[in-house]
Amino acid sequence: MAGNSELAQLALQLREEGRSLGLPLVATCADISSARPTLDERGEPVASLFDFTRPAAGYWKKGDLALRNAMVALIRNLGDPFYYMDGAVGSWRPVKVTPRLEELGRSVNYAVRSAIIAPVRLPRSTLGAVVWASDGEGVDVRPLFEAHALRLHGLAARFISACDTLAHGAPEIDLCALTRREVQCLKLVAAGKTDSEIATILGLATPTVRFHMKKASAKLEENGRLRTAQRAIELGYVSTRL
Amino acid sequence: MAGNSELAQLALQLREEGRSLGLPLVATCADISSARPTLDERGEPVASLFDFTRPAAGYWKKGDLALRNAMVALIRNLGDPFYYMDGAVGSWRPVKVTPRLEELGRSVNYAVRSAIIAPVRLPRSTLGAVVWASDGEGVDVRPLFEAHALRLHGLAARFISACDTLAHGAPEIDLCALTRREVQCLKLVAAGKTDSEIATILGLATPTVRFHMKKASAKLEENGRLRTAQRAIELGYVSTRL
DNA sequence: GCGGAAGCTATCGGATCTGATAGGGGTATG
DNA sequence: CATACCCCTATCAGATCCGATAGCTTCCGC
Repeated sequence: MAGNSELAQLALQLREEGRSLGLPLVATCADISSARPTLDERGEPVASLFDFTRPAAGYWKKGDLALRNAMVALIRNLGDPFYYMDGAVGSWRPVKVTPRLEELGRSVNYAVRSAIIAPVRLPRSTLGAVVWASDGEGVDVRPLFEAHALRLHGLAARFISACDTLAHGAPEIDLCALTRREVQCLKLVAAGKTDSEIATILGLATPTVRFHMKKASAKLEENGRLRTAQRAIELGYVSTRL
Repeated sequence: MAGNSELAQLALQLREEGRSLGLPLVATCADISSARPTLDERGEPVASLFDFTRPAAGYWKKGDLALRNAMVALIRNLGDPFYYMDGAVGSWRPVKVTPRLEELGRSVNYAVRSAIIAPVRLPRSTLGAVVWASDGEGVDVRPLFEAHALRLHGLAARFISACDTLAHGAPEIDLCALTRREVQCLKLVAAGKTDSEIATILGLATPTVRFHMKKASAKLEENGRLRTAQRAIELGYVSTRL
């Protein structure tokens, strides 16, 4: 089952939380962009830390989890934890869903009827999640959500973060002091503007914009405007909204 | 001071947590890429919900918070909450810092001597944070961190998320079913590869790669390869690591 | 005053992306 | 068996980016 490593401890905690809430099926994913399972210290899938022998558990093993799934769409778009109950979705704040997605959520006969899901966003634009699901018949998760979502979210974040550190190691953190102008240019680049457009907006010549971008690329240690903009966004210098 | 809105309630909670831990100065930022202060329902800065009248509090008002700051560099790079104590930094896992940044952290004579900081990552690559700082003399935050970081992190996440929803509204969530090929192309594009490079890697013709990218752009409702790749990364289809 | 950094501008050619347009083959679902 | 969708390929011209290289002013701290 597990040793007594930190990861195993955290996994145990997740499992116990689920059991005590009547949501014994626990599924975790440290990076939904990757098909590879989350691994522990010994290189074994952390899934082995949980109970995946029950009938409904077969659902989680299907690769289909990764695509065309209403739940994953919600994970991709929501920051807060949320619950899922026979097609209905709720969170701390109202969740707006397109009719198409809602239809899909209702129509698909999931083996899982109710669940609490915690999306986890890590540095480097990594997206993970922890799902606590009921086994067989549904459970009214709304009161459970109200009472426990905050703690579950915290536990999920800590667990996924531990998995991530294990997989990728701790990065060396440096201070990259971007200039005001560099940040201005980066924001506009990230907005999809052309160098000449940016020049017009900022009242500069086009070569100047390129100059600033080159400086920014060097400081962020990236090549190409795409990578540079991406890194600036990851680090929070630039927002992608508006 | 505040009404009885949800945001005010959450802010009150943050403040009370800080007080009971001996970290009465609370600073929040819902988006570190923006200079604008976080606003509440009535369009007033949420800072008014906290106590910013103390001497040390002046520090937080300086715009310098946003640039050239060791603490912000940590917020940008860390997913877990962390503590800060006279230049020393710690978290649940070891934090690697370049000598340069460490030097900066020690040398700068912060008015704030000890603090617990919770970075918050939201959808759309938004980065926020909540800081609980001591007032005047330092506090040994290590035991406090061990005991309370998980809860503080959860509270911070919920508060910042509420601010964010308030500022930008709830997005309508849709399912965008990207194809396997489209995702493959997006991953390589996000890695900075050229269309022809991608074609070679995937064993395709260059026009085919462009075809898939165009499809992906349409599905993600973005224009240009930069925006498209960015959106795919945000939604967790693509990871930026390796 | 001098070094250093920010900020600004310019030119060049080659590599690359972009939009518009036009197909054909394969497979699943009704 | 028809429709839809994925997957693949092609061509064209124009817009855009990229690397290398060179020079300018201004402001700051030592």
